[in-house]
Amino acid sequence: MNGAAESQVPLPESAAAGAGSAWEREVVDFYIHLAQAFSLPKSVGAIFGVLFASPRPLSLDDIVERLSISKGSASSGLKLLQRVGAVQPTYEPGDRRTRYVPEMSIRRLLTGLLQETVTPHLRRGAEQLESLAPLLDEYPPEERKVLAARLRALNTWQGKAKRLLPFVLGFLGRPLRRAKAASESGTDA
Amino acid sequence: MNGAAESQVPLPESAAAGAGSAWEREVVDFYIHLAQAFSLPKSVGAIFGVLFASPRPLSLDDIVERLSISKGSASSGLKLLQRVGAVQPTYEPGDRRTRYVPEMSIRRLLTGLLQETVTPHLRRGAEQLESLAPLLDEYPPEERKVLAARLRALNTWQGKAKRLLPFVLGFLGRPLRRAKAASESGTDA
DNA sequence: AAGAGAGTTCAGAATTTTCTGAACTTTCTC
DNA sequence: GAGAAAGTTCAGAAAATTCTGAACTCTCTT
Repeated sequence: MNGAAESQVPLPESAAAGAGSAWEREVVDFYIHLAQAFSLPKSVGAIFGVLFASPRPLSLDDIVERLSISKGSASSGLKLLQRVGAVQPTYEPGDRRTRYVPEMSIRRLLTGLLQETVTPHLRRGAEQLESLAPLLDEYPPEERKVLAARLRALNTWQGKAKRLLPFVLGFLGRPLRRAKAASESGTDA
Repeated sequence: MNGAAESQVPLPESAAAGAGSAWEREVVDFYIHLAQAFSLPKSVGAIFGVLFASPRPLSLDDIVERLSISKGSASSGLKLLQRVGAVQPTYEPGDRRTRYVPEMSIRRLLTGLLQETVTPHLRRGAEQLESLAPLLDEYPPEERKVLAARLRALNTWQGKAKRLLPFVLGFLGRPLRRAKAASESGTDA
């Protein structure tokens, strides 16, 4: 695949714990499943996982190597993750390659994800609802009554959906009550 | 069967407003898009839409006819919708075919949907997390510190996710404050 | 008990999504 | 400026998902 290892250095990190470690495999596996719960491509979950599993930022080539995926996949996966704010690029002076760190705040993670996937669809729907009421005029009164109630329900849903996101984000922003102190240190916004 | 059905009645509803009406098309279109926001098959959205658009319960064959999809699609789509509680079968005495009505409570809709899609994945994740901590022993202290913090964050997320669903459902259960009275009538649980 | 109606199942077709690999752009180094 | 390193893009391949249609089961009717 890639023109690997010019020198004979076997592995870039401590052999037991670096790339390909059990820890890395498990974490990657975990995020692959999580990604599928959100119907995102497996590769996207894997990329986030490998970043999450690494104590140091990784470059695109690191990711390609560790996951054995193509540069194309890695590039577009990273682009998606950046767009939803799930990873951030870091630029170290004197290094040409961009390295990436995973976002650790669940609040920001969810915000970006929902913003990307659900919100645009909801927006579209809101406009459409306006134009629906007049179409009921064709129906006989009895049926129109039933359908008008449904249309009202639809508007109610729309209203609730709009208020739901801020509500959820508020919830995620608060610290867990009754959690052991250790669980909180600097891991969330 | 009831003797009325076999006669030569051209359409089961008033021609202008029944199957194929503008109202039906718009509603179906709306739910097709909504389905895609949840990454469900378009046909599933269309089936829910056609039920939502109809003032009376529809049978599998009604759906097949109005959406021009195969019986197989309709059958499995209905099955999925029933499983998540988005439609309910109705059995009228003296009629052999099952007819379906859409669920109108957004609370129940979302409960079922999340139960079906997200919850099993979260469950799976919880077990896996337990076994992760020991794998960090291989890492040098400096790196282990970073990764241990991430593992704690992961546990925090898990905890929040667990509490989030009931919280959301609570929100959806309450009536909208400051909404005009008309928006509320009997449309939600 | 034969036949019709209602609905399910599932193998393969059609469609959509995801991934690869090679060509390309841009930026840095010598 | 030539060459190399880093990263993007995109056409086509591969994989996954969804849909169809025909065969099948079950139940009710006569």
